Amino acid sequence: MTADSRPVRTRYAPSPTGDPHVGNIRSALFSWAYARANGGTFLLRIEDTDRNRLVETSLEAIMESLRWLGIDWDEGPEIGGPAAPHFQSQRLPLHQKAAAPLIGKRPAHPRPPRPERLDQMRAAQAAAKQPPGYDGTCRRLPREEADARAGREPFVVRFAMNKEGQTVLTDMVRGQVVFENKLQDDFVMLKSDGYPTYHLGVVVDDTEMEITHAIRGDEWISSAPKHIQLYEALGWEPPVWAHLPLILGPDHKKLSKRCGDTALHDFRANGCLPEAMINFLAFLGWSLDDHTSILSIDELKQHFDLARVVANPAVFDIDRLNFLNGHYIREMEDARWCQTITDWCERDLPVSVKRPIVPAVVESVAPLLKERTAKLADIAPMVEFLFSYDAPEFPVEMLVERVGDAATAVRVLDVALTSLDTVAEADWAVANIEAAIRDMEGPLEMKLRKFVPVLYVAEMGRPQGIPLFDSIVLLGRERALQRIRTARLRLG
RNA sequence: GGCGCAUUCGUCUAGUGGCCUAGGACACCGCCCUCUCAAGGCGGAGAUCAGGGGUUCGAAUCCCCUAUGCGCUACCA
Repeated sequence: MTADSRPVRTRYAPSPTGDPHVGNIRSALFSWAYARANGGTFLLRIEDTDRNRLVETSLEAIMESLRWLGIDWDEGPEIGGPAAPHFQSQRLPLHQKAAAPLIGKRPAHPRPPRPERLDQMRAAQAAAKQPPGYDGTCRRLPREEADARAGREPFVVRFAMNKEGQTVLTDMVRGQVVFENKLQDDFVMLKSDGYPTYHLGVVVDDTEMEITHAIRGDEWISSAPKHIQLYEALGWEPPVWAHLPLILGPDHKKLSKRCGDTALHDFRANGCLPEAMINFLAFLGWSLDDHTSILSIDELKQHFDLARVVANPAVFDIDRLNFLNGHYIREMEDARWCQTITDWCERDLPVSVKRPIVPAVVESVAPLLKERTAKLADIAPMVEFLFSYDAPEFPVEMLVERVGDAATAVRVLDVALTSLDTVAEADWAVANIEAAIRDMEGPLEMKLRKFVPVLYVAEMGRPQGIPLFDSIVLLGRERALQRIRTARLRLG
């Protein structure tokens, strides 16, 4: 039974060496979505065989990122499953057992050529403009001598690649890719510490876990011949391959830890919504049709198809992410939006602001905030002025900037004070405030739009934000008037 | 250096030989709306389909060459 006729099983197999970035997670998303779209199973496997690069917090970061996005795994850490364990480091017997028969008919290389020797060899190859690769010295060693040396020295086990002919990869994204076997390298499959390298690890574990579709980043395509030949040597059925296009940073280079803050948790910390991230990632290398650009996670689960994955790398476009985030904020239902505002206020507002955040205030700003928020981290600065008696601090020049000179600003504040003072406490509502402020046009001989920035600054400490009339109502008569007096005082 | 992959508006993409004088979205610009900022509505600009050769009545779509970009080239994944 070939891989494409069995029930679909896909996996995401990160190595726990740091926080996952959007590139890794996009691979997870596509694997997951493909399984979901085909009624298959999605598993999470942790490839922790590089004991030197392990990062303690990484496993939790990976799982937390997936959970946040709603990418649920059917088998894996914390869930278990028939193919457990899901940590590669706990599967060593499986890897060694698989490698054993290979050592019989294909020579083990008993001693690691000393690192210096390998370095020299590579330097010489580069200088001679020859293809790089292990020179196979130990491959020619007689079996007895190899075994003897293995008994007393540390050693690695390399896989003896077939050097004749070609290895052909059939890939769902790229079609057929042909590799010349004579250029292939005898790669290490078991390291001297007994752990498998990635190459042995994936092949053994994907097989054991009955993975039908190996979906991974394009950086792996050069290694595909190694894996294909391993499957052949082991007599195992390979999965269907799909190499996803890389995601490039703004510098058009492959995303990495050092290239921008593309760690998923940074986006979350800045107030990105999971549905925006999913929607964004889904269209990096894939499309539904010729016109859809907004897609829910449920629609993705239903319609995702590897056949529509494109082959060319995609540049990460932060503008689009922000747009999508704003879109999903505007679509959010009110209760959740209020809760979101509360959460982010609790998190971001100065410690001087009393907790818990007053629900009534949140409810009244919520609609005003909705269409003005692109990232959730924008929320607190916009509403901070509502939570203190005095306006947040601001430079005095800000009062003057939009009207030209201090004298004009003073006049605006004076007239505002008089005008607003005529509105009684009981009448303190948007319509009356608006009327009072519009009435200022006469005495000031200025258009509303011209003088209004002064009042924004006086009330909110910033020249723009949620609407003025509403803000003044929310502040209440006393605070609103007091802030105008304070601003007036600051202008001398 | 070797090998591999890729190349359609600034960006993500639609496109699988005639529906393409190339469609959508973000970004950009303008107008409308408007108490600021947004959001929203309407409109605009933006791609000789990397370049050059073929094949064909006809090519963004098929073939070849070139260029450029990226990836890999570890006892890392």
